Amino acid sequence: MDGKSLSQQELAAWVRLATVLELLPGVLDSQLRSDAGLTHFQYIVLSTLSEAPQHTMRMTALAARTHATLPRLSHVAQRLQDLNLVERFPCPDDARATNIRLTAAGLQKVHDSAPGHSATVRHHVIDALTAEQVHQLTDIATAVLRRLGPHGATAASYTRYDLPATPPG
Amino acid sequence: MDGKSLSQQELAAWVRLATVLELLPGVLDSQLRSDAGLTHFQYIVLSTLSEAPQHTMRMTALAARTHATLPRLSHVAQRLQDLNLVERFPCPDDARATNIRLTAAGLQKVHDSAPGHSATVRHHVIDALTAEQVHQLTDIATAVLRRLGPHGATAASYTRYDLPATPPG
DNA sequence: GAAGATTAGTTGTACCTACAACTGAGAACC
DNA sequence: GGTTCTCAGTTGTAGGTACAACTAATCTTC
Repeated sequence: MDGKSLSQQELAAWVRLATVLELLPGVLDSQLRSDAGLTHFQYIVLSTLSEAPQHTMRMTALAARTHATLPRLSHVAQRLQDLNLVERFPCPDDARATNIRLTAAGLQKVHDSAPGHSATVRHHVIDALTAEQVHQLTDIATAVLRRLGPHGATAASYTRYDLPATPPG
Repeated sequence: MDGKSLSQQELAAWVRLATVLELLPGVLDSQLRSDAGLTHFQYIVLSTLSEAPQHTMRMTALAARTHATLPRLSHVAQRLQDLNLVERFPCPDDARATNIRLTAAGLQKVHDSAPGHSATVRHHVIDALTAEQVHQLTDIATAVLRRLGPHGATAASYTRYDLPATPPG
């Protein structure tokens, strides 16, 4: 690593990004909690399942898709199961594996809460930016994700919204 | 709010930003935890105090500066006090208020852990970007912060790194 | 085909955070 | 000058997350 400390411009960018990191998750959580009784991460889990065939995925695949560790997902799945939003059952192909599936109530919950969540994202992020900035943000976040180790790079790479291949050179 | 859902480009930007939100805090926390035994937020608290006159601030002022709620800061201060990194004492000017001050050990801890933290920020964020992108990121984060309610706008506005005034119109 | 290594997932524990309830000190108002 | 309101901070509790330890099934290798 190069020990050089951050310049004025770099520090300004970092301080603002760190502030966004501190505040934005709270805004998302609190909108979803008050409107739907879900955390943002729980919403992501349900929403990801809702896009899967049969509304069913293997725990490991879901963990990778949502960038969660398996223990974390396991705890969250337990909680969502207690709320009757998902159910788990052994995978017929591999006795080690567990499948997790959205219940009817879970699917309904996604449909009910999606518009409010979208509106929050739009209001706090997208509508704050110009179209050009939206494009710049995509590139910037993509560049950062490439540095965030296997989870950021590889996990993001097999998401529906693929990162473009690393340019040669 | 306008109910329009997100376009392809908007969704791409949001998915990537959400992924950064999910992964970056973990990277910061885990570097600081393994190298210094601190969470990122604890580091911010110590670091903010280290820049204050007498290494002392009122709890409320520190909470605003670090974008934390008072209960959150109070718990964290308790923990840092148990670790002998800070101390608290009643404010002489206002018997309701509490001052929090960095101990010698706390100051040492900031000095010891700052370079590693800086290097992590540089490696995962700054060095991933071009100089122009650093500038774009500053503008983008500033724009988002303006939408993040009183905490984002006002709290950020009396930070050392002020947001530029909202342009007229 | 048995021993060891790897993979999938759960569970336990400790810590962190949000939210609500609470204490106690100033301010405002009359 | 006492009642009420607001402000500063702490505490209790419930839920979320990380990390490590664990169980059980599959793969590997000979």
